[in-house]
Amino acid sequence: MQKQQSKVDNEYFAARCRENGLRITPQRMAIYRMLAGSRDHPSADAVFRRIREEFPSISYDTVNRTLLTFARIGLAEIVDGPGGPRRFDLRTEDHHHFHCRKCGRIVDFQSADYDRLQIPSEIRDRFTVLDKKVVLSGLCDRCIS
Amino acid sequence: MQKQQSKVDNEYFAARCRENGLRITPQRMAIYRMLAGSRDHPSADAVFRRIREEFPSISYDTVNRTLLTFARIGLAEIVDGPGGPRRFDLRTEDHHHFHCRKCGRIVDFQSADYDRLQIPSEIRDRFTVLDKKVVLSGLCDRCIS
DNA sequence: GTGATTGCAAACCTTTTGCACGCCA
DNA sequence: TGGCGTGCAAAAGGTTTGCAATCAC
Repeated sequence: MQKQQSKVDNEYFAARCRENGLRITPQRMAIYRMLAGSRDHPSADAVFRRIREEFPSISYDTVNRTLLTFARIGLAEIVDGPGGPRRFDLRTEDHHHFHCRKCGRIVDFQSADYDRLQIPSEIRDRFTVLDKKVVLSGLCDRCIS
Repeated sequence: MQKQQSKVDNEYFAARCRENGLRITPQRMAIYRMLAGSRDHPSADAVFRRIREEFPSISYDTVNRTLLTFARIGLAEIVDGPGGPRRFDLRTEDHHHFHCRKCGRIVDFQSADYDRLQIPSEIRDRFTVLDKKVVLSGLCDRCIS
């Protein structure tokens, strides 16, 4: 019984695959649905272990390679974190992160103020900026001892 | 010939060690100085390779463990990035990051506007926020093809 | 002196690669 | 049918751990 979020959008998924010349396979669909139903920025391994319950023949590789492919075509994003395993998220509307230094949990939040931030011209003139995110870090409620 | 930044501050280093019950060893001093002289958020391996030129007997472990120790006592910080090797930086005044998605380069910049950002109450009430950073990502000048 | 720190080596975990088979378009 | 995608297995890369010897205090 998967907790599904309303984010799942098979049309959108299929369109993105087609426009990038990617075939629509059962593995890719399962991985997309699993990501859409996860709120916790899972690693490739976490996605693999969850998917295997409903798709036992899938391999870790396929999961990992598919997640990288999704990131490459902009369907998913690689979440910034303090090293360690790469973690993934579905690319969605603007959101920001709070990151717990102790347990590694990442919590999303929205902020209209943060969304309105301008890019400094020093950066805008030199680089192509594709994303803007505020990252707060500290200790989460579970970790304050 | 090391390019040293003015950040090196042996007094500060020694004080931080002492107040945390850490001994001041030649290895730790060399690692601190190397970090202070690096502008590029090096990984443990990068610090190790650079230090070995002037301190050939040092081991990778010592470098890695020392960097983690520095991060724990707040002398250095672990830089957020898209997975892969952990990267370190000296903890300094407020600064923000631009991160190149292609080559992984991380460029620091300052912004008074960004420094003035408030923490949303939704987060401030639940968590202990220790740091706040704006992370821009995209393509750097060298990678725009 | 003595307990923290180091260096070494092995273990561990995650990611990447090469290849043959199978399946989607 | 053709070629992309998958699964498997091995390699590579980075981090962590246990332990004996060493060094800072």
